[in-house]
Amino acid sequence: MAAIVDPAGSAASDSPAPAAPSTKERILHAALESFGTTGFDGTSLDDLARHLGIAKQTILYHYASKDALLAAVVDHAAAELTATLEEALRSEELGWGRIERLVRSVFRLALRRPELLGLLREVSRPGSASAARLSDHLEPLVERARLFLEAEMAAGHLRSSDARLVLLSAYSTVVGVATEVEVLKAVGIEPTLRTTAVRRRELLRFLRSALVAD
Amino acid sequence: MAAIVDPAGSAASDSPAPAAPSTKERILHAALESFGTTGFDGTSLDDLARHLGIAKQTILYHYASKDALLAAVVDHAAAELTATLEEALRSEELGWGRIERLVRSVFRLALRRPELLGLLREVSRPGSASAARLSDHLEPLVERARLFLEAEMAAGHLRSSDARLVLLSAYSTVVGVATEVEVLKAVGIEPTLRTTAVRRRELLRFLRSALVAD
DNA sequence: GAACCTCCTGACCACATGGTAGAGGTTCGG
DNA sequence: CCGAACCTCTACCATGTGGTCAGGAGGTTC
Repeated sequence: MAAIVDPAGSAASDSPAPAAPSTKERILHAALESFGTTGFDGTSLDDLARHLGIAKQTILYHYASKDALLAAVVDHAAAELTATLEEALRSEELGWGRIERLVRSVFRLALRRPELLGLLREVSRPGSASAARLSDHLEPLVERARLFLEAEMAAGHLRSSDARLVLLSAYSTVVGVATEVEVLKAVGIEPTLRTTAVRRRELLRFLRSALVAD
Repeated sequence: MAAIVDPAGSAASDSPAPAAPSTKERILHAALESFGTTGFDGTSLDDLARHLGIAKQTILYHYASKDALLAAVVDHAAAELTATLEEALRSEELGWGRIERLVRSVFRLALRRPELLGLLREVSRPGSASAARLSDHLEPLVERARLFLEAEMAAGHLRSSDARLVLLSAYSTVVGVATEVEVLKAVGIEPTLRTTAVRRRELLRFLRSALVAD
């Protein structure tokens, strides 16, 4: 529908100049942060604007509505996620090594940008309208991962099992790591690098036991 | 949507009168359902009342405020959760068998009352005020589980590892099973009994590999 | 200097929200 | 029959919400 006119700012292709982010970008990032932690319903445009030190109407100038903003946020998050995974998948490594590399990169992301995975969790709520949008973005990636796993299984590099369910378990675990900080605290653990490393090791062990033929 | 009527089929209870639930109870259950799926912020008292066919003010008569309602819902959910776990823990079985029994009962719960685990997820959002309330309720249970695991480790029945992190992983998995239906669909799987069974098997395999000395 | 553009803002609006006040209505003991 | 506690309702309110409108500041073009 209302395709946001891309304001000439598509020049941000090559030079990684640390240029001051445009207002539009600042809004996007703040919204991602807030949607990913406080939730969509829990975030008001007024709060967002106040936090950014701008007028709410400025948000609505750049994004036609709150829903449009969410859509943009989802698009951005999907792109970022895809980039992370693509990078990890670039290696031509096969078998277990590739999986391990992938898991490590996602855990790094979970640690650095927990709100990004928080957004996943938020958006994938049952009945969410943006769920479809997100999965449209991620579907090819998932498909690719699935085909890779299945090919590896067929080739005998990995043990046969339901690739999609394995992916799902890995997903749950990583998102859990990023979003269940409160639970962590409740169990009496302060989230540290170490605990994350342990959980990563656990996931790897699980994947290994599920996928690697002994 | 209908059939809020709990079958009350707790296995070993002596035929409690299936009395029509009081308005207060109906409110509590509807709120649990809605908070656990649509979220707290996403649930308005008006919607809730309309859905129940009562006036909003009736809700506010029984529960002083929306927050008070949430508190009551959290209390109720914690009680239900505790009851489920307690029942599974009643057996004097030791070692792996007990763990397996526990996992099975929780999966059963995840299948039957996904909104209950959805509420967990909702409430354990970073910064949630009710997180503390929930963990107050569940803390003794967690502690008990931890001590059990550690004792079993010390006794050599289970392999040594960080009991709390194992618990956390199990938690993530189960809550994921209950709440990530949209993700499941996005990956191209319709949630069925079978997929749940597979994921339960996976969790058990993981726990086994983490806990059982080969 | 005028016309035009992009970016941003203050003033304002319709409406949904959580919450209050008060008026019945029902039930039950005295 | 009376009152009292309990429950539910209609009517209303203050505030916060997403969103509209008109316009201003700064720059570029002719």
